[in-house]
Amino acid sequence: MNKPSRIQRNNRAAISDAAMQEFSARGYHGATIDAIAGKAGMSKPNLLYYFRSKEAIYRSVLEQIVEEWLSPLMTLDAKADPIEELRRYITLKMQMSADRPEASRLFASEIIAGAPILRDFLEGRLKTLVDEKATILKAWIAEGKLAPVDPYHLIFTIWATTQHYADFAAQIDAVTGGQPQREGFQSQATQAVLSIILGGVKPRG
Amino acid sequence: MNKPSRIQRNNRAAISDAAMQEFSARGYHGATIDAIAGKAGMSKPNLLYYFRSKEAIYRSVLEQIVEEWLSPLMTLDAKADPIEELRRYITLKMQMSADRPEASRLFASEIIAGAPILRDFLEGRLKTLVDEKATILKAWIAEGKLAPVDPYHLIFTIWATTQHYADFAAQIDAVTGGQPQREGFQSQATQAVLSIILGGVKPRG
DNA sequence: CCACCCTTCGACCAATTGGTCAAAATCTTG
DNA sequence: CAAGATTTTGACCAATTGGTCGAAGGGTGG
Repeated sequence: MNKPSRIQRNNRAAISDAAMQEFSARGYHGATIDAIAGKAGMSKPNLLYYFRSKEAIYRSVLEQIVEEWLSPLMTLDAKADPIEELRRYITLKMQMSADRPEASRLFASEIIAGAPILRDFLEGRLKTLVDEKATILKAWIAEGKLAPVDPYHLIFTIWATTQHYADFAAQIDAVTGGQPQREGFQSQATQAVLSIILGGVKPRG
Repeated sequence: MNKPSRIQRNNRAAISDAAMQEFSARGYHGATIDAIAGKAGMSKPNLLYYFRSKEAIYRSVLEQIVEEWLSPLMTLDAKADPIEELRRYITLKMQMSADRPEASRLFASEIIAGAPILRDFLEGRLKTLVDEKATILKAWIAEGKLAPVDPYHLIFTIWATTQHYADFAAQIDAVTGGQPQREGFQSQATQAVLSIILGGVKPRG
């Protein structure tokens, strides 16, 4: 296996970008190799020269997303201040939803479909990581630094809320009359989410 | 237009049920008329005798969902106790996620895809209703009965969190090692969500 | 029991689409 | 610059699938 040439890296990257958009907007079955190739600026057979099959592209894109997905949670630090750590984590996830909404939506589609490709990842690396961080949360609660809340449900609540701004962007856009386009919406949303969730986990005096 | 016969009602209902499952599990493009017809216990041409096209089935199923979707929010009562009203609303939405997860997932798929069919509904009836309820929330905040939180983001947070348990069931199942199957999971989840969100909106003494 | 209408379906069609192949074009390197 | 390797594509194939059609089956009122 030789190292990939510049042209290989470029083309694979272009295909990945195009595939992310197509899969995210139309779903696995709705996306076509032709459309992805077109968006990536090449012919269909040429795309299939770089990826064995449609499913291979899909797997490849999902793999990238999964890596981005894990990293923010990994940095949750047991030794730091609990509320500040959660604030940082929530802010980071809100940022990711704003910056790469298609990635979030593609991930969501895969899970909604029953995670046929990602099941192993979810039951393996992700579960391990969540178990680990749940232990940290439990310790914080035991020390009285967080209100007593099931740590798994707290994590789910954070995921749900932050990813909602990417996954349901169409709904938010419609209901607010296009607010997300306005300057400042992102930080307002983050403030509101922080206020609700952090308010809900701060220990009551 | 005559009133539908018993056989018409039965078949239409069977088709709707089957379509809900198929569309929810495989997405619009992944579902096939053949599979829906099979699950509904009839042949493809027979199904097309009851619904003009694939899209007609899809629209019909979405319409049903939309009605179920609106009703819980409509009952939010300005005269009742704010915290109790929110508790009731959240509990009801958690119940719906547990009872009809496929409906929630199908709705989510449609929104993720950019709401091509539901855009009018979102910008119309839903926006009107949300605006109305946001006004109630604002009044509660002005009276000091709720912490000062943007009412739209509060509603989004509730939707996000409650629907997450249906939409991301595969992920929750994998990460918790099958907890959702266990007796009591549903009420634990509801308790945790109530505790976080209500804790986050109770005015601080 | 007949005539009519509603229901059901086998056979078929056309369009889409994932994937193959061999040949042409382009690039790299000695 | 020549030779080999890499990249690109037009033409094509087979399977899937949304949808049509005409004929057969079945229930019902007269």
